Amino acid sequence: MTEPNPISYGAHRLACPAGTVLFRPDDACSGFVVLQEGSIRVSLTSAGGREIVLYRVGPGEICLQTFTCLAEGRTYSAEGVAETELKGEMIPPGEYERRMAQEPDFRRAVFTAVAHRFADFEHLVESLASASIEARLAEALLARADAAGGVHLTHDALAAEIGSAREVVSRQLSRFERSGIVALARGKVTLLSRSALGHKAAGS
Amino acid sequence: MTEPNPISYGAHRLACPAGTVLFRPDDACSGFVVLQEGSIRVSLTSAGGREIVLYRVGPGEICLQTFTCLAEGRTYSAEGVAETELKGEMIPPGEYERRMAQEPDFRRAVFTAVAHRFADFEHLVESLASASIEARLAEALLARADAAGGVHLTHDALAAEIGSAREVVSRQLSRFERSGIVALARGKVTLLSRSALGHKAAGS
DNA sequence: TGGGCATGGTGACTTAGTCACCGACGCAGG
DNA sequence: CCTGCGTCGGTGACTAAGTCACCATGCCCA
Repeated sequence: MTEPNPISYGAHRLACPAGTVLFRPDDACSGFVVLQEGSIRVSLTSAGGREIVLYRVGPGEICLQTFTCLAEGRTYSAEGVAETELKGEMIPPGEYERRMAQEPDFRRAVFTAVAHRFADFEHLVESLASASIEARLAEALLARADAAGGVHLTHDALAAEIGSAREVVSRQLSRFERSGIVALARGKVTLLSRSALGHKAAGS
Repeated sequence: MTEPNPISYGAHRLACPAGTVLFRPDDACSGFVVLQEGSIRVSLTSAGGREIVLYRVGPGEICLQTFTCLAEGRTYSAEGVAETELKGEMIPPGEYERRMAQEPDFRRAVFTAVAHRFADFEHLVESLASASIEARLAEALLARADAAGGVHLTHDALAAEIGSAREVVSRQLSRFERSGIVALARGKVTLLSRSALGHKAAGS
């Protein structure tokens, strides 16, 4: 199940290509990651096969899963995948403990990051509990569009972003397309009106 | 909007009756609470009026909201209500900072609690994203039943526990009643078969 | 060039959420 | 004791979302 991890260590350096699975549910935590470049997608897959993206880790952010595992000495409960090539540092558990104890700046940075993450989680819970699919999808499209308005994700991937099903996303995208808000192509959505999507995301 | 807070301080002592609103969205955080006795219910209410209970704080646990506010110097985004009479300590922000810096045991306790809280959150997200109402309600009933199998909550309150609507809860409870799993009375549900509910909660 | 996989479109159905409304209970104030 | 009002719960009718089954198309590459 768990093939050798292609992460390379060079005196705590971490570098790995896009697509690398950094951790899976039940893996033990091998250290605290400090990203300098790249993005990690952390997602949860339920028994029924429904996947939902919890958050992404970028430079200057922390992986909450990792924090949790280190603090409680437990295994991971979610999956972490490198979305792009990664560069950063891997701080082994012992070293992490030491720095938390001795470096107020490091500690403060971790706290702030944890607090920030928590705010994201709250937003996710609120969305799941009460926002319409239309609003959640509009928000996800805006969040993941590049400068030119291109969103390079399959309907399946978009469904995971909002914790819904592929068919539901397909149908909603069709409605957006019929309204002239987006253009659809295989593996790609192009935003034609960010303002209209913003409106939908806010729930109107 | 915000009447004077009936929490009484006596050299950092905290004591207040059941029903006290400890904080609301946009309140500033006045300190870190360490509970000795009682339970605080923390919930979010979305724009549409849908309420969802995020978690409860009991003795030995921490309020993640409070941690977040202190770490980032922000205001609360959720509401906290005393479910029972509360007894504990209120640690002012400055003192909290000092103890985090100087007392490894205190720091470790806070970390562990934060980590624990996050695990709860993950479970909540997973439930919202993929569990059926039947399963979520069964789980909530089991979690909130007293030793005799009594759950003293209105259908409205149960709906908030699982982030759904009152009518949906009413109908599901009727189905449970018709199956002989629970008995219904005004403001109360009595569990007749915990094992059947456990089965439903696990999704079968 | 022709499988085979990934992607996505669609109909038919089930489950969940919403809206509107009503009735039943329970507790004051007369 | 009755009355009135607020809370609580039940229900029909509808909309939104999720599921299941299946098929069509594009695309990669053997």
